[in-house]
Amino acid sequence: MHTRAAVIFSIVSSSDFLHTIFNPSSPRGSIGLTMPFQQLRESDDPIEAQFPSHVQRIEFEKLQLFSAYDDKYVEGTILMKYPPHELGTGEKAFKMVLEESTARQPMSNLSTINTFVFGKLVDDCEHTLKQGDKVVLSKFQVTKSASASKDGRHLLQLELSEETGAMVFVYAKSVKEPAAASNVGLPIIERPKLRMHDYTYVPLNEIKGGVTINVYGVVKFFKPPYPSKGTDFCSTVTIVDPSNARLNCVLFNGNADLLPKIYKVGDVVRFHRIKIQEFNKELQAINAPGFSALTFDGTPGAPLKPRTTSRSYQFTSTDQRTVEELRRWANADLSIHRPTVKLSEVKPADYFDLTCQLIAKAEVDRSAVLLKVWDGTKYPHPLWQVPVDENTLEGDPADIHRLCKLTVDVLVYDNHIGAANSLKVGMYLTIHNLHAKLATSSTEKPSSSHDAVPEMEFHLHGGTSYGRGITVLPGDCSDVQQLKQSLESALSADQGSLGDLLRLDNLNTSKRPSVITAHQHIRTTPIQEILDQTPPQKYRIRAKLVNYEPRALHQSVKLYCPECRSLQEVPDDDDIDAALQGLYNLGCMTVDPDIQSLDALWYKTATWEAEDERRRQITVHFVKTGEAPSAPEHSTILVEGVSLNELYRLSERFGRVIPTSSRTECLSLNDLSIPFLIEDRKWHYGCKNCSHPQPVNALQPLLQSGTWESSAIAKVLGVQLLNYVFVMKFTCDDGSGSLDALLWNEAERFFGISAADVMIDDVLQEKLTRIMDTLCPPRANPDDGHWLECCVKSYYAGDGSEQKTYYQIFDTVVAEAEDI
DNA sequence: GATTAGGCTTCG
Repeated sequence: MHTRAAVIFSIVSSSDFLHTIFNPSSPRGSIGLTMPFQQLRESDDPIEAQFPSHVQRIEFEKLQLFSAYDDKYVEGTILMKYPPHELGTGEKAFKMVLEESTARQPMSNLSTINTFVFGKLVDDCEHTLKQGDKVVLSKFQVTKSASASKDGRHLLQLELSEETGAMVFVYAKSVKEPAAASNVGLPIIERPKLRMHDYTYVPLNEIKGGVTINVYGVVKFFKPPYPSKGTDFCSTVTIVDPSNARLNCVLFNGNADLLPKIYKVGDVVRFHRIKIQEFNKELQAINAPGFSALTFDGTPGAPLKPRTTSRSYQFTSTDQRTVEELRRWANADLSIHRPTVKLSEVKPADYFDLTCQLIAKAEVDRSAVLLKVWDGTKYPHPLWQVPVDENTLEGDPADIHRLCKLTVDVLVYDNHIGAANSLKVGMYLTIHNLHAKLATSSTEKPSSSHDAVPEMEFHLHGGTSYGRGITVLPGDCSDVQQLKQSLESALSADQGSLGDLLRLDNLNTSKRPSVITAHQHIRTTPIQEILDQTPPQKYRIRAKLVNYEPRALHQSVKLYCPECRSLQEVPDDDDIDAALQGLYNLGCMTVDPDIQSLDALWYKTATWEAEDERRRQITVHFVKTGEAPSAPEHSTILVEGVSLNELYRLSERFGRVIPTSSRTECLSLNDLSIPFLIEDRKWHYGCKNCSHPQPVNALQPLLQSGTWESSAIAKVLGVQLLNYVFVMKFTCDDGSGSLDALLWNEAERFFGISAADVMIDDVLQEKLTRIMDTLCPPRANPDDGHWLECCVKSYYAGDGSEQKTYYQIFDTVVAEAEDI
């Protein structure tokens, strides 16, 4: 195999080298990773050129409710602009109609779209924007148009406020001010100033009907978002505040993500733009256009980090005080607090909220999904086990096995099936209003008919009464932090029995390649959780390898300098050939007879003419070793004037070949673009940055010591050896999420195969390919892949302003497979 | 301009 592919593409500083190899601007850096983020240029370019390249225009007709449009902008001409009006909240809003001049079907209802601008953004652009202006909008929110059936426009509408981080760009050519006239054709950027908008919040006891307002409150009751019978998701939330009033809120959105992210009773919410109306002689709230919600953990003193999908939001010191005050008030009020129930404390006939981790799931039939979950505590009495074919269980069999004593089977019915199906193994959940129920009739189960204690069943019944539903919790929320502690202590408490199981599992799988971490005692972390957290962190993951790059394995071998920590490509044959030819052209291949005689003390020299037309002279200096001449495969030769082919042939016959030249007054090494030593067919390179080549005479002391290892040769010749390393990108997926981790193997070995050996051994290359095919079967369903365990650390890297999160596999021993 | 749901336990 001609693996010596590619020129040196980069020698970079240690902190940046990992980043640089993924930088597509590097000539040879295309390992197939994502483009780095590009900054906005301050230039006279058209608007589209000012966005980072991944920000792209989206046509009106392609807008959808459920998508995030952070990386998209729309472009249109203002067809109509309505005067601004004041909402009950005191903020302004105005409506305009945009027409997409480039629409494919200009007359269709998709070519015009209603657009609403809220809050301080109104003041910023109300006077600048004119009918006929061409505008570009980004960071908008897409909601359903309430008037599409009447006005015949787009079924969706755009909403812009500082809460979406919205930006409005307008082409200046239609701006009439003289100052702007000189900038004809250039875009003026209108974006929200840093000026704060004064929001007012109405105490719940002062709420009146018919107005749109903002409120703060503590969640007294809620239904997590669920699909309504109409077209939207619905969430009902009852909030209370110290005024002792309560407000029922009915919130709809086509995108469940835009509904408040409430995890439990006691959470504090801030709603902007809810409309108060009367229903059943009571006031209720419904979300108004521009609705947005912030949700906070209700624990006093907890971080004031709101849960929201908004990119930006206003949150002042007054807001901070309000949240903290509500937290304190609610915590003193027992009626708001609900006790958390652990599995170990469950009583028959309880309805309770269970915060847990999903271990496995299976579709039982059309009306039920089985979830196997645990919370780290053990239910002390017999548990009902849902009979299910193990093959239909989604989840890691090893985990299912080893945690079987700690997991409970939950059956999820009817309208919750969709939510259950979208769950991924490893996720953290709260199952709201879970029903603990003793087995109905023991007569159906003869085996337990004499058992005094009937089995406990867990059901999430159909419907949404009492807030029944499933909430997925992010890894960083406080309840999950507590849960994780519980899970960890359960694991360590049960280590004896679990350890036995683990060992058994290892025996069963020892015939397959496995990736074993050096940190078996650390629990595994779901990938989604890792993605949610900020680096630097270290984790142990258990995931499937769904892809790796580069696919051509020889491309994964690089040269690494342990001194300056640079990484470079292995020179390919063409490069070496060219470098060798360059040496002849410099005319440095004529052997100086003086040097010959001078150095002849420690080597014998032979010269002959090559059979090419240039009558090139080839010189070989045979290094003398002791009295008896050693066999060629154990001897060292210094060669001059050789071609690449001759270098190959000589290196196959002689143990050590050192290419040299005598262009200077003493025999010396060549440029480090070619190997300085070929030892047992392994081509050794030196670092151009860190080497200080010495005359070849420096080898003489080795004659006495008799140590001819590559490291010793490198040392006396002043060469900093480059190590062969594997650099690969592993895409790991554990069901909860997927991450790209860099496998960078400083120890040079990977599945017991050294990177240096793989360069010269076809059998090893095939072996490695087979291993990778087993770990990540080509053309197979990703689910067929192999579970791996590895340690991953996250870190920030990047150039200057653009820092990105990267992941690297570390401390992971990649064990040799027995039968591969 | 306003459908969904408008808290209030399944029945497996």
